[in-house]
Order: sequence, then structure tokens, then C-alpha cells
Amino acid sequence: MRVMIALDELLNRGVAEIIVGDNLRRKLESGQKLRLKLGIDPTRPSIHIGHAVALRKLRQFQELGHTVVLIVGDWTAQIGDPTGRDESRQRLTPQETKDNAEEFMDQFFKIVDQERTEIRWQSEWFSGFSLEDAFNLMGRFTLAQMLSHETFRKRYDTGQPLTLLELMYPILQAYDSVAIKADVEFGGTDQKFNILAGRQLMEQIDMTPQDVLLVPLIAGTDGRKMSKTFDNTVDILMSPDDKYGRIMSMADDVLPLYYEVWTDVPLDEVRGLEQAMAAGTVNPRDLKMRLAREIITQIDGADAAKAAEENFVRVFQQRALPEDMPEHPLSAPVNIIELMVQTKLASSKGEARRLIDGGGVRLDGEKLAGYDVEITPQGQQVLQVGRRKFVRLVGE
RNA sequence: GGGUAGGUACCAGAGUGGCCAAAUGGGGCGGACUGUAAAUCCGCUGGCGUAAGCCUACGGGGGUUCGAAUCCCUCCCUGCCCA
Repeated sequence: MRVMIALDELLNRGVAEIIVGDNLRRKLESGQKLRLKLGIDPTRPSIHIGHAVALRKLRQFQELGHTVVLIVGDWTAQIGDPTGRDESRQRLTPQETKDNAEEFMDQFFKIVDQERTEIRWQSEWFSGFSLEDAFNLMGRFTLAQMLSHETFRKRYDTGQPLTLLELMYPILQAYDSVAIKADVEFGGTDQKFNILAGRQLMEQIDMTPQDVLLVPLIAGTDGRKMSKTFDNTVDILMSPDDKYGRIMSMADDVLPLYYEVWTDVPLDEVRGLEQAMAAGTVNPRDLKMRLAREIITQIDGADAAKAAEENFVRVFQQRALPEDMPEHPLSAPVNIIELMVQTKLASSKGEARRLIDGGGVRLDGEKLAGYDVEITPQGQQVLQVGRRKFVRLVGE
């Protein structure tokens, strides 16, 4: 699929940090086939393009013949990764875990090559764990060490609850590396602590410690770190139209990094674009459009990307109607408030009224001024909330 | 185990008997301006009711009171200090 990429590019582009860099390079140069570890927690079945930065990197390694070992964290998922969290998570049931994992993998293999992936479940090694095994593991880590992790320390210092179970999270993740004999573990920079715990454990039991490849975290639509928690993600499973829109609403200054991690545009050219942007000789909007196209092409294919772009131009640049919109049959006159709730344009009647009061509701382009409006079925009408939500009312 | 401070809306955080669907900030949503960028400005931000109003809501349950986020009892949860 992709042309093989140069080693320098592989190890530098879209990479935040490699521990130990020389080591990894030497292994790669030796022609040794590596086992690339990536652990996922099937707590949230959706993958966004921030997670997928690591997946793209894995894919590049696969092109060179290395094997991805995907670890489904069915045990750690029940703890929930405390990293970056300021409160404890709810534990999941085994069934939820299983369902989530399946959904997750559908998305995962849109980017990673399934043929060169080995899927392993943590329960393979943890289900048979005895208390003795657990002691043996826990005894290798100290509390001070755990508290050196910013997340833990902050929780502890600010008086947030912090359970012993949560302290187990990095330890379990570390053991995974032992269980599968990982050569390199991949993750976002926020995973550094957990992944280093793996190195430490391997060293202690006289295994060759894994190397670590950390990818940068990218910003979401609001400029903060992309995270489900902030609802600022661009998800793999979103419709191409939604992906396009969300990418277009990114801040300008995230563009260079996005180009670096999500496109194959040569880095020299990216630097050039950055300068042109600073000099004002190129409209950042156009760079974003190109970026959106590139990303969607990788996930959904070129046709979908093209269609999404056309739709975007029509709806948001020309302020015309989108090509596809949800349809809602209309057989009898209905009050506007009622209708907005039915079509899910508003989540409650109160919200519907507020939207109308705020001037955010249009019927066939006409702003509605009050809410004692009956909508009667007649041919096709378009009901619109804000700039981006449309429903086509089809009279019967 | 003892002492002590707490648990308020999506988050942070005021409120310590009625003026409280609950200040303020953030977030979110809508509008203006734009490039669905940033910045800025305006409005909204529990549910039901076109409205008057009703219902639900300040950790859970019970009580006092005409009236409770606010007082009392009890249970649960968390922090801190001591053991």
C-alpha cells in the first residue's frame, strides 16, 4: 500500500520521543523483526484521530515487516487508566469490555494491517494469576515511585480519592510487556510513565527492556488535548461530513503538527506552508481543507473525502443546503416545538423554545420568530437549527 | 479506632430558614462578525406547559417548620490530623 519509508523519517516524523533512540535504530538496521506493543483499553469503543497517530506509526513499521501485538486490556479496563484523570472511573463488566473491544478493532484495522497483527487479551495471563504472583509483581514497585507520577501525585496532594487499584494500573500494563516479550511499546506522550514501568520490570527480571516510542498528542477542535472528555474529537467512525467539519473548525496553529503526523507531505514542504501562513501568503483555510481531505481519504477513501469537501463548500461556504440530510415524514400539522423534539433538533421542549428565542431556527431559510407555529405537510420543507443541523420534512 | 472539615447544576465554586431552578467563572448551545480559525460582542443554559403555573433538583433516607440547599436525626462517601 504505502511505499516504504526511510528510517530517519520513520523515527523522527510524528514522533515525540524515543527511549532509547540509538537502541531502536540499531535493532531496525540489524534487520531484526520486532514485536511492537500497543495496549488498548476497551473502555471507550471509539477511536479518534488523536489515538490514530500511533496507529499510523505502527502501520509504517508494519510496512517494514514488523509485527504489531495488540493487547486488549480486559483487566486494566476494569481499573481505567488514571493518567490525566482527576477522579476514579467506574469499573466495567466483562460483557461491556468484550463488546467494546470488538467495536474498537473494527476501527483499529482501518489503519493498522490486520495481517501483521497479533491480538492478545490480558486475561490470557492475568486470569490465572495467584495472589503470590500479584505480590511478586507489586513488591517491585514503590509508593514513592507511583507518587512521582504527576497524575497520582496531584490527586493525592489535592485530596482527591486515589485507590490502590488505580495504582495497579501501570503495574499491570508493565507486566503485559513481559508476557508478550515486547521489543518496542508505542503510546502517546501521556503514556510515558506506564510504559517506562514496563522497561523497569523487564530489566528487573533480566529481560531485554523494551524500547519506547512516544507520539505527540494532538489538539482537538477547541485547542485542548483531543479527548472524549472534552467532546473535541474527530472520530474514525464519524461521517466524512462531520470529520470534515470538525477539522475545519480547528485552530490555525495546530496545522503544522497535523500535517506532520497525518499526511505524507514532505516535511520541507510543511515548513514552507508554515512560513507562508505566518507571512499571510496562504489562507490557512485552504490548508485546512487540504488536511481534511488527506485525513478522510486515509480513513474513508478518496471518494468520500471529495464528497465531504463538496458538501462542506456548498453548506458552509455558500450557505446552501447539504445534499443529504435526515428526513422526517410529516402527515399532519404539528407544532414547531413538538416537531423539533421529534426530529431531535432539540433535546427538550424548553431547549426548542430557547433556540427559537435565540433566533437559531429556520424553516426553508426563514428565521422563526415565535413558537406558536404549526407546520403543515406540504411537499418538502427544510427545518434548520444553527448552521449545521438540518432535517428535511417530507409531506405525506 | 479517636478528632476534625467537607459532599451544591456539565466542571469549579458562592449561598447557612422564605427574595433559590440556586450568585460568579469556565464549558456548552444559539446569534453577530468570519475562513464552521482566533479574538470580540449579545442571548440562552433542569423538565412539562404558547402562558399563569406545576414538577423534579443542593450525597441517600427520615424529621422540625406555614416554608429547608440552609436546622435536627440517621446512613453512605471523601479529605486532613492523631492512633
